[in-house]
Amino acid sequence: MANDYKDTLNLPKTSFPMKANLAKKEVELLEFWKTNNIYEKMQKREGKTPYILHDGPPYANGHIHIGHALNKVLKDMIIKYKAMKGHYAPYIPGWDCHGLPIEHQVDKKLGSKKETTPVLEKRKLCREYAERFVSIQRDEFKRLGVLGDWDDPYITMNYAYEASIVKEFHKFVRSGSVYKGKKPVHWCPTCVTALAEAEVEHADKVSPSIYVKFQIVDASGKLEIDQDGGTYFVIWTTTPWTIPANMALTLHPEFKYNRVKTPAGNLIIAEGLTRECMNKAGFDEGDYSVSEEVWTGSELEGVVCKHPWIDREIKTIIGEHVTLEQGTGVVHTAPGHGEEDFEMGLKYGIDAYTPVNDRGIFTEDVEEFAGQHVFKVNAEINKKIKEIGAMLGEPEDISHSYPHCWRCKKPVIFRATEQWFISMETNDLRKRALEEIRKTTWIPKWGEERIFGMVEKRPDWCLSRQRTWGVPITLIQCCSCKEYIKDDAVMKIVEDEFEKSGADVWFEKEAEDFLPAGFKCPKCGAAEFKKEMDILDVWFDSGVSYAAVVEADERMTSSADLYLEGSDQHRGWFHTSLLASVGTRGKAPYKSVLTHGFVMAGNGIKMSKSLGNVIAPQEITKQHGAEILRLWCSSADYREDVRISKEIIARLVEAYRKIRNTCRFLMGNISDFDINDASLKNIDRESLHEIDRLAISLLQSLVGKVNHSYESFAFYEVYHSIYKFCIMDMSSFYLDILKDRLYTFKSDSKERRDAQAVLGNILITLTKLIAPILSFTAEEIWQHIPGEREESIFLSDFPEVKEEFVDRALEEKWSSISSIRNEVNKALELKRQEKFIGNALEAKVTIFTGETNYKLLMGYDNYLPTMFIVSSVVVKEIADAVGDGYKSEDITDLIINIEKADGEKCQRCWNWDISVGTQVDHPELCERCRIVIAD
RNA sequence: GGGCCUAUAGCUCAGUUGGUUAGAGCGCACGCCUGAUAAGCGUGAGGUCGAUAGUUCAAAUCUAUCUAGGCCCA
Repeated sequence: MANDYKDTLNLPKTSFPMKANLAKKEVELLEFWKTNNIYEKMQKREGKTPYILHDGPPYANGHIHIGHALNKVLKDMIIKYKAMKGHYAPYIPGWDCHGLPIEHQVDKKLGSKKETTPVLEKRKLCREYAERFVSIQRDEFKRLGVLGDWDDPYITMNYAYEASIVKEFHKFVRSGSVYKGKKPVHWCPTCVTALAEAEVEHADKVSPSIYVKFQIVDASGKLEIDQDGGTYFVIWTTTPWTIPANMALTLHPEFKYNRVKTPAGNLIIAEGLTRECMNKAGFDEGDYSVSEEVWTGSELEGVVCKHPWIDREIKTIIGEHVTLEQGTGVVHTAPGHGEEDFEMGLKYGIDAYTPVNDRGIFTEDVEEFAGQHVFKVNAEINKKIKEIGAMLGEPEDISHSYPHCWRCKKPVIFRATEQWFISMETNDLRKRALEEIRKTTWIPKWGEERIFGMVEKRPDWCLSRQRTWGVPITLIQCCSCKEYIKDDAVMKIVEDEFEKSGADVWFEKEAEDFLPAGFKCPKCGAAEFKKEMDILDVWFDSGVSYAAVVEADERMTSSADLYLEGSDQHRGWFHTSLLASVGTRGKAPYKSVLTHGFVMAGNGIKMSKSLGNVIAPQEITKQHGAEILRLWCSSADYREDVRISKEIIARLVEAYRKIRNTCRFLMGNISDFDINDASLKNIDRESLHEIDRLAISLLQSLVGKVNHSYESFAFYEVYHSIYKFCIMDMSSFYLDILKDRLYTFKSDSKERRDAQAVLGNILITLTKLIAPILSFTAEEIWQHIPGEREESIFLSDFPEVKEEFVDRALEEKWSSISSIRNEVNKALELKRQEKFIGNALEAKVTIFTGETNYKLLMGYDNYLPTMFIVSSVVVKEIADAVGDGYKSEDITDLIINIEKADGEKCQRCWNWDISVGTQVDHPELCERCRIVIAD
């Protein structure tokens, strides 16, 4: 008849489901946030301190991947936390829409028509393509529960944004930082176009390998030169056609160089490469001898040689990029045909001489070979070098990796072309940017060194791209004197036109349309002009978002507190935003910069299609819900690379259930309680049972810890603290102990009501603490808690520590009790293994212990059975210990005896008690229960 | 090849200024309960602290080198 009494218990009751069914529930909650304009309501500005997190725009191409999800969820957690803390924290998402990858996708679709498609038509297709992915990604981000102004994001191809780009570019033009210079780029002579790095494929190619002598004409006293046989530096190359463009010889500053006496003269070659070089030259041992003289590269700097056949002075210079892997340790340097060579040229002020036109044909500059294609002229050049005796040995065909055009698959060349740059030195851009880096807070700290090093060493910012899809470099050139117009009135017209009609206007109208009527070149007075047709580097687009969004958008205030992106953006957005802002505003666009690592597969290796270890956010959302993905974002220390795998997800699903069930249990036990009484204002701390005071104190400690962790963006600490609180402080301790009181006491007794007040307070507090992370679940719980309160959890205040409810001494005292409780559990477990008891309530516990613990435990004499969840506890001095009880290993002087509890099992509360059987009319009940049901 | 970074149980994280036998939770194993039940409770087994060398009375912690991995360059 036990079940008769079950109905007299106050068992948990709640409509909050144990099973989350997140995939479905989340969609409903998204709808709730949308229809009730929760995000908008969070953005009330009056009297609030702004907290501006400026969104870095993802590229509008493809679906979102797990890295995007991590980035957006981290931002969302910060926005929600800051808003709940009482800040005005708007979130305006953005997209980066111009640029090569989109243009390529469009080109691919156009196929053979791409050559004949007019520029404006292609730009329209690119715009449509970007629009489509903005829309797709927007839906995918929203699905993650990220709240923001999704209806009005910033989009770099919006007319207003395009106009902002031009305005910021003009600021650089006015300040004199923009100049036209040369830079070697990958160039496809077949397609007659510059290629971006991404358009270059590496494939094997056969090239002639040759060794060439450069005769020293003036050693500048660095070494003695043999007047008869001559003294030469020897270079090695696989691109003989670049020899006409040779401008210098580069030596490594620390390598050692020897003079080798050979039938072909005295040759200067790096130590260690002599034998191979001699071998290739056809000299056997004995044919040559290495002299004892040794110079480092540095010691040979500035030696003057002459070009093998062209009347040109060639000097030796010093570069760290020289290697001993192949060749002679002396590097043929043609600044017009190589990246490193070009940089050496910049350093030494050597011209990037490029006597090759856009079709790969030598210009008139190269007398003997003018009109010939560089790839077909190698043999002739080799013949020439041989004829004049400058070649060592014979040309030898070798196969090596060489860049090819990804469209026509033909080899490409490096060719210096005219490009627009922003100077790092004019107006002290580099110096000021470095100063601003020092003033910014970088989280983690190493980010500062990383970006500092990059800005310190970077070359001038190359702005031009020979492309179609982007914002044009809005400069107009005089056809007659080639001067570029830098007139304020002209810039203003251009800016206005862009504001009105977008960047397309540059391609729709003629140069004259952007000039005031009757405009004449200020320099030469001519009246014919043409437009610059290069477009701007897309990094300039996103780099000026500070001006286009943070400053210009009324939803923002004029400064950003935080930029938050992946660590690759030290080179990308953090970097270009800094240069753009320092160049035009003189200061960094951000106060602090937070970076996260990349998402790796479970074994720490990066995800790739070919390895088949890619985990898509859509997959997780579909299978487990976005909430699990959000929990994952919070659980890992994202300052370094984070991992995701099936196992990690499985662990998080478990953790989620635990947190959810803890909240469900709390909810179930306050179903008959007025939640308003759960406010700390209405709780009389002094009249509470000690364990209830402890629970509130533990909660306050959690609130303190969690606040601190959110402030430092350490979400994994939030996660661990909350999870641990649910498991250790609540589920296995407080809640387990409390069940007896909640279930068996009279429903409206003070003891039970007190417990409910504490549980209610814990529930509301905990729900708020998890809200920035487990947004869906927190809102769902919020809707299930009865009573009047804010419409959405995100409109409620974030919990602050109430110092008067913190009791460290109490926490410490109970920590000791807890250790004794653990020992009791061990003793019980031993008896359970022996099948002596099953449920711990079948046991009577006798504790023999020393003075300190004796006093401690005697203070709780009557409460000990409840605390240990056994039927009775007797505490005695250690000196009185009898029998073969369990002796604690961790606590000195602690012996625990387990016996069968006295009396019988009460059919209502399941405690064993001697009063069972003595109660009139209720022979199966203990006295306590009989009294409860009597009323 | 260069710059920056990471490495503690199967997983996620703690480990203060170097100081007893390196911690927690989850997972796993075993058991209890059946009044949080596709739940709850208990106990237990898991680690050469990436490797090596050094500094020190003492190193997960400091130094160097190496290995593996990541981001950005070349």
